[in-house]
Amino acid sequence: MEELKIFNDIDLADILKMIKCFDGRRMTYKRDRTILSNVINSNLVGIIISGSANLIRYDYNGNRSIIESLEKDSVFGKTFSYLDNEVVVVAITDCEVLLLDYTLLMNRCKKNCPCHNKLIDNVFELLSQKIIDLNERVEVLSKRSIREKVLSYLNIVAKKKGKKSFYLPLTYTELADYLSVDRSAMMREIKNLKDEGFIYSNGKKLTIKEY
Amino acid sequence: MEELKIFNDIDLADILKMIKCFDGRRMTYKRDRTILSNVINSNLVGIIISGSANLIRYDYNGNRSIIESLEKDSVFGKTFSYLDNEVVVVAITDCEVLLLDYTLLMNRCKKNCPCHNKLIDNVFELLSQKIIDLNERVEVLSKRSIREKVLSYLNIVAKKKGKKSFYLPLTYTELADYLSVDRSAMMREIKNLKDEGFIYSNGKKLTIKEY
DNA sequence: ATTTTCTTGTTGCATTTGCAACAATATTTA
DNA sequence: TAAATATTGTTGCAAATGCAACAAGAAAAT
Repeated sequence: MEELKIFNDIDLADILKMIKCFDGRRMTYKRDRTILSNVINSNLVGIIISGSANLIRYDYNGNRSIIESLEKDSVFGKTFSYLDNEVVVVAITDCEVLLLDYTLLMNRCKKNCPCHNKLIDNVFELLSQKIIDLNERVEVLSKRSIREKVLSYLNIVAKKKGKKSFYLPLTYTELADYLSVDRSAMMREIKNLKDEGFIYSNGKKLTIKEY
Repeated sequence: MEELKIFNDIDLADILKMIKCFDGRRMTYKRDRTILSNVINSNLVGIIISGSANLIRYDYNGNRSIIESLEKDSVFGKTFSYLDNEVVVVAITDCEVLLLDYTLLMNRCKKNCPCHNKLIDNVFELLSQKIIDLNERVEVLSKRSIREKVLSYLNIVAKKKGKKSFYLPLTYTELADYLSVDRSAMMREIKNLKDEGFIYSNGKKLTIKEY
């Protein structure tokens, strides 16, 4: 628990105290289980402890779009979501989640504990990170061709992993969803990129040659 | 100044005190002027007081993408930006901006003034709103055709304005940039939507018939 | 261990989109 | 007010993309 970013620089005693204070519950969910439905109307803040989940929206004609990929340290909930209907958080691997009460978390009591202030600062950091991630997604999506979307995405992954060679953190099917393009068209374009020598790939292992 | 969301529920005396405390400067910029270049390496937080600006990125082959449209109350700066190079904030109308020192703003001093806590809460609210806006943009961009992108965007605007009839808040050229599609292709699709009776439009005045 | 389900890899074809180019309006600047 | 600049509205055409469909391989479930 103490290795979660939200509890960065806070000692265990304070962490436990605050979890109690904010009505915290540590929950476990199996793969494909719904962690939180009706995200907008809940009064919860969730933090992923382990595993991964997706924030998913189903639009009027049943298409799913992955709004966000949530992993360890990701924060989700009420304020952090969405104007529209049908937003659901679904576990994509078995995962553990800490659920806190939003109101209790945000309103500092008269005691004004330093650890609470620190906690808020940490949440702030996490939100900033989320904004960066969303901007990243916007950058990728705003590329005008599949080729550019793929390259843009791969370069972001490479930058994060710190090397030009890595394993895709998503299945190709999920990647197509993330890029919001047709999967077969994406596969075709990845093949072109291979044939033209821009990337090397073997299954999910990828190497970027140049950009 | 006191009507800015960041100063919500804080009295003027405290506002002025804090602005001094955080090394605040109220700046004015003419249309098309650069408000902040090299956003990532600055240590500033900016709040738009009036007018509007764009957070713009120029990619390697010179295409501009509008990362964010900033209006009154929008927060921008360091943490709220971007991993990549060449991010610039540009005034799109004459505008006023409050610049604050990021470090001073975020680190509460020993005095632990209530107004400072409140200010942080307000920034938090604004960041949450920004996340919502970004998710909105992602929703629009993740639509697979120009038609759906346009409809999705128009419906969001209609929802915000609370009516099916409204004036486009962007030029068509800017809208094409926002949707990340070719302008002429977008115009053609808007014409199709008109011909098929989904929307009515006369210049920048638009009415959504159905969805 | 075997069936079932999901993912990957491919292709032909119809449709959509981007590009280039230009005229007609608006809007801004001098 | 005239000239300069930017936006809107259009089109033909080439290129990119989505769709449908299917086979092969991998992973999960029984």
